[in-house]
Amino acid sequence: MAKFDIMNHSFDHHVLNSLHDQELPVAVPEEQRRLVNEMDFFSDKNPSRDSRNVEIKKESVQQSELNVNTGLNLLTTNTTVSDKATVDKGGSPPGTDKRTSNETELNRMNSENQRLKAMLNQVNNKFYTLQMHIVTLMQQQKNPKAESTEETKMIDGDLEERRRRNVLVSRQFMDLGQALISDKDEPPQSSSEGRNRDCYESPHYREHIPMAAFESQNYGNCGDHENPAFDRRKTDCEEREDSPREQDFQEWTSNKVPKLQCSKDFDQATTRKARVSVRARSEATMISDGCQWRKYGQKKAKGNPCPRAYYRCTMAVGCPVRKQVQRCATDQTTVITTYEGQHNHPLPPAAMTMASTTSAAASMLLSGSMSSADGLMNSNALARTLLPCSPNMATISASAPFPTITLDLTNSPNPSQFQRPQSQFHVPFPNPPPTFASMPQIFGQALYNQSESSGLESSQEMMRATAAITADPNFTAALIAAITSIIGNVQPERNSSNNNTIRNHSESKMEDSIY
DNA sequence: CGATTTTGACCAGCGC
DNA sequence: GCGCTGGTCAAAATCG
Repeated sequence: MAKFDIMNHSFDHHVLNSLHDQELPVAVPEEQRRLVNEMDFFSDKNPSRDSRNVEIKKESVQQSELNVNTGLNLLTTNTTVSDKATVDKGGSPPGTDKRTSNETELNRMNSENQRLKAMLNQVNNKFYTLQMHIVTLMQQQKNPKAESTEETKMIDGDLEERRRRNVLVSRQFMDLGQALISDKDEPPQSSSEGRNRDCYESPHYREHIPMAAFESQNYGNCGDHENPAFDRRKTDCEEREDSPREQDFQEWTSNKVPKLQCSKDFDQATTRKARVSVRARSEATMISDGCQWRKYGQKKAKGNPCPRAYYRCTMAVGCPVRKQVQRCATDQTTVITTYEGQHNHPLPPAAMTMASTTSAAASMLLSGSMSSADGLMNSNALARTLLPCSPNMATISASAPFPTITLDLTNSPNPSQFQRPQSQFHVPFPNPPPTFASMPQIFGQALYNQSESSGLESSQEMMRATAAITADPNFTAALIAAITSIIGNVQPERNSSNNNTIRNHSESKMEDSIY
């Protein structure tokens, strides 16, 4: 356990660093109009954050680390650029040429800044993936007795798989395409055992890894890839303008019902697209996830007096991501946001957390379904593994039309459940809330429990559940990031008024129409 | 005037 | 086959 604590120590540090990376003042274009009446879960301007000075200091520290690690002398703040520009301007003659030169220089530095920021994110992503890998390996070494068991063989297999996938995962900057991969265009698999691995290991799988945003370098482009998923998007992108409505509809329909035929029950369990639902208390219209959405419909759902609003991502043409926002019927202070699909474009840092969370959760959900010979695994068991301290925090529904994982953030875990002194954690954030520091422990404990807990030890199902989770390092990371962002930065009931201080027309209009 | 929202209509899936 | 429901479309309305 001590070993694991040590790992958690650094785990916390890097998870939080990773979180913090998303707060770096990247020059995200301001044209990404934000719905300011949203419950701003992932805002990088959250007023609840403590003093900016501390953050700046933290950035400096992290910057130093990064410079050491990468050898890059990154310009991580726009302030640096603008300061330099100011100095240049102040010391230069008022000539137009000089000003143009300064502006050119400023533009150049800005673009370089953006590029380096992207690299920084990528490096951190890779670093974190490796870190998770190490944690898992050490976990593996810690439980040698389990190595002879069949279940552990499966986990070993997953580790092997993950080793191979590490390269791939590290290439996935923003588009965590595993769910996409696993739920689309997979070759038929007759064997139910190990089919998940087979699917991942197959050349087909490797051929169809979604290209990372950095490889394409075509922000906003529909992509020029061999990946059928991208091809589909490309087609969608290119033909949207002139294709008949029927075809468009069928594209989306086929997207929703991918052809996946590993086996009959497998087919039933996985051909439906995974959804990630987030429940949170908020008086605001909807939570802010950093993405840009356009409302395309509203419908009154059965059994709920509150209408459901349908949004699609408009950050890139042809982005297949949709989300539904609806108030809970029983508790109208709760907003339920359901995400579906994978972004086919790079996301701003503020959007990465939620996107990664939903993507990884969907991936976990689908890989979990695939790894169970009985189809979908016991959802409650998986939820308990995910969040043993708060079994109601994550629930998985296999009975819904689409497999859905629900992250219930309306009740934060009880800090008293975690006896660990806070000083044991290296928390670079100022005044972290207790739950903030505890979150990584939740997952660490969940993984540790997989072999220690008597309740789980004998359960092959739980081993499968754990394997599914460990096979997806992104999930825990992203989930931690998202939940800690929310718990750490937002007190919905208290902050809702703050978040609502600025309202624009569309929000109030939408709020009026929905609520 | 372009972008976005609204809203009624349409379509597919599902259960009976 | 029929009705119900969820999801989407697209013309009209609205806004900045």
